[in-house]
Amino acid sequence: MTAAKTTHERIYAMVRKIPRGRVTTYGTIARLAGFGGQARLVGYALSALRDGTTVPWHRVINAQGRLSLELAASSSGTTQRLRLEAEGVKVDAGSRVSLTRFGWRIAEKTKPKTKRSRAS
DNA sequence: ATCATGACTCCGA
DNA sequence: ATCGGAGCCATGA
Repeated sequence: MTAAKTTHERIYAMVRKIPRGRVTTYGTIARLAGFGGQARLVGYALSALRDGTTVPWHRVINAQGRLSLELAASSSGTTQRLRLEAEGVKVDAGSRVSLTRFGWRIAEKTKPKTKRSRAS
């Protein structure tokens, strides 16, 4: 709450556009929303969601094709896996999903418009 | 107002 | 494939 509604709305709108039976990554959502790769905002916005939300947050996974929520050992993680399977998305035993098959609008590779400084 | 953490991601070793 | 470090913004104390 008291959050930048525009930011959350942008993310929610993008997540709602994900077709049923398809998944996408946080980075992709952020990129399509115009955040340029700020995946953390997407995850944070989804975490702010409450029960009864109409946003298909379960269709959003990390770039590794894994359910971050499940990895986080969250009770909701199981819900996400069940929801995905219910839509036809096959989830691996290691909480892994084939982005190549179920990925929606997934960016294949980095598209840096600006070089990001890196350590080492 | 500041500090620390987080449903993330990328690159180098 | 695995580990670690740096960057972004929002939330909570």
